[in-house]
Amino acid sequence: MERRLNLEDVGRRAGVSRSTVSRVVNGGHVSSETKRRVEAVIAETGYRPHAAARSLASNSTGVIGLVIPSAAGTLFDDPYFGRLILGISSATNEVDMTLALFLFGDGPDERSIISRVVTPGLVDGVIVTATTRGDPLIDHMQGTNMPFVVVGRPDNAVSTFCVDVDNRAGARTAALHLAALGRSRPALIAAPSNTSAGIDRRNGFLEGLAEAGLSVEDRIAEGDWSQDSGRIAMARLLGGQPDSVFVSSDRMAVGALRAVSEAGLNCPRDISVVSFDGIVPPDLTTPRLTSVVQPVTEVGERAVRLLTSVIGGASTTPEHVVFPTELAVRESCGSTAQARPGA
Amino acid sequence: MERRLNLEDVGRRAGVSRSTVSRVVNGGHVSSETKRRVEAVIAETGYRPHAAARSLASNSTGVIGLVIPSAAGTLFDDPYFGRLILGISSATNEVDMTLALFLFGDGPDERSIISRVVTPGLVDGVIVTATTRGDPLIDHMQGTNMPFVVVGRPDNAVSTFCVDVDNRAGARTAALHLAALGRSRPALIAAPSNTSAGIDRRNGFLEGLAEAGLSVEDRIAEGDWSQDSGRIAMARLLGGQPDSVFVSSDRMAVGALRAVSEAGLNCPRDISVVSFDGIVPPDLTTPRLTSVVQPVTEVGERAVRLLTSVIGGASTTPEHVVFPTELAVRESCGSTAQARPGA
DNA sequence: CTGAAAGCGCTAACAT
DNA sequence: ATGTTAGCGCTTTCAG
Repeated sequence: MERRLNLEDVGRRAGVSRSTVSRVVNGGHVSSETKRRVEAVIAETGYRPHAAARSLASNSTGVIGLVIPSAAGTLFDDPYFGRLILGISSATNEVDMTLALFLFGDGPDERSIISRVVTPGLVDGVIVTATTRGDPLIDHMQGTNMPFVVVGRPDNAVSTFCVDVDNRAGARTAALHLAALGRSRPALIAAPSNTSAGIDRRNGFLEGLAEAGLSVEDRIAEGDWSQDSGRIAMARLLGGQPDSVFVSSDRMAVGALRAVSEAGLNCPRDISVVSFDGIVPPDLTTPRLTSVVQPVTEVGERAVRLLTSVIGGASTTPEHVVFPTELAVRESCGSTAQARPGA
Repeated sequence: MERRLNLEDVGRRAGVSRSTVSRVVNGGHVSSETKRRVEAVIAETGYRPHAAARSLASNSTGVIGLVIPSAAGTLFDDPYFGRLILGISSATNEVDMTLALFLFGDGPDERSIISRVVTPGLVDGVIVTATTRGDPLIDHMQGTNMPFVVVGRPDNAVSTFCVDVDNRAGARTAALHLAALGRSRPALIAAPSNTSAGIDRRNGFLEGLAEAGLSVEDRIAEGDWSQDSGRIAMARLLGGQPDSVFVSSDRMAVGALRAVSEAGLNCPRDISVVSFDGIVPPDLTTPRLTSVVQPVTEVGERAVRLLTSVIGGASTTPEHVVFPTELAVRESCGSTAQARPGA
């Protein structure tokens, strides 16, 4: 197989030096005549610069890593990560960078993969998501000088760049909505309390309830994000005769809805449900789910933009971007109102 | 910020040359005494080899690309891709390689992304999936000397490495099962006919029907993989009074089930449904879906193993790996049998 | 505006 | 078993 073309070869064919070719490739200053000639050679030869060589010389790889720890099998059953990846991918495409995906469960090789992420000369920076409280990954990243931003709200948020949605405000809105509907025995299906989203949604909901003079008392359960955990939690909660429930994620809400109908009850008549995510297609459930919508794709895009600015040195002091959520009112809450902005 | 450590530095501290350090890092022959000393220095300094430098010198990057064209927003609503990525990711982790993800819709930048995939020195090889018939991507790949394997069955399969599931045999089994159940007015909700899976499942089903002396006549519709398209197709098909239907994917089947109940009919009593994928959690639907299960994760793992062997030059003549499927019998088909092997 | 030359950090002959 | 040397293909001063 014939040797790959390099800058030197292209230069020779165009009658210029390799530096000149490099300049036309990278948009340096070149006379328009030379430029034309060089570009012609590039077009006819199909020359493409060698990525590794370029990375080595320029000390920049053009790839950003996306790290998702504890990628349990169930991870991708939730549309959340797909959407996030879509947002991140489209943003990296836009800035002409490549996306490297680091998924790992907690096998024995976890450490080795973590260290692969910070291998010099592999990626320019990384986006970390789906971390849990006290996740060693973030501490580890802080110990390196690899630029990174986290999607979510890490423990020590003050010292890291991060982009998140306002889980707390969104959940508070849900509580207020339920209260406004006249429901007085609210229940809560929380998300794992070792995640920032789980904590914030729980606190926000309780806060909203308190403002309305309500309380969950013992009508509270915790799911693990899975649909089935939502069903189980709801089944248990039903014993407390709630007239409404805030479920911390759409997927768990689908399970909760199922538990409600399995118990022979009707949603929204007997029990009003509001969930969080706005990610399950409305028509998938009966009744259609009222949900606090979070802009997942935008979060992903923003994370990339923030990261590139950190990499470029433009952003230097830790910055937090927080996206607002929006309450999409549908039938499951028992309101007759149409979907409308909120929160 | 202090300069990064390189091989030379480590060598100096250990009192050896850089080649010796390189040897201990890469497992060459080194006396155990020197090896110990060098490893100590590496451990205490936290030295990590520079990926780009290594790629350049060794002409191998250690990253494999996963290309998913036409990554329409809906792509990730189907658990299929998540599972596939999981399988591919775990296999790349195992062989200590990195996964680069190339997702693209058909924006104007499609071409530029395609060409990024074959950038020299970026990835060692790529896995291509979700292609459609006549997809220019595969032709383009064949025009380069980038190793690649396709997940699915491309047009010109004879000249490419690929791994697929036996869609045809799986669909045939579904037909036979319906026939064995005594259903005589079968219907078909096909998947897009510009995909190999869509074509194979359709043909396999019709083939099985023919063997059983049955026919769909005009009870045939085509969906676009989405749940809603399944619902719409089913609603239309109901006019032909089918007593059974084979839906080419689980997600479309969920929609179909919905259409059945919206029409006031009962599944499986009035209509028996069998679908393909085995990817939707059984408890998500009522009744639970009888489905032809395909081993998505294994397909992903096998694809990277095949690719690495192509990259390594071990596999040189186009090879096709085809996984069998298995019919999981549940309630939606109206059989009382338990889940069992099939296909 | 263009060319020459010096690396980037590593691997891989080739010596010893 | 270990050191020496020559690149890998590119970017980037530095001259001119």
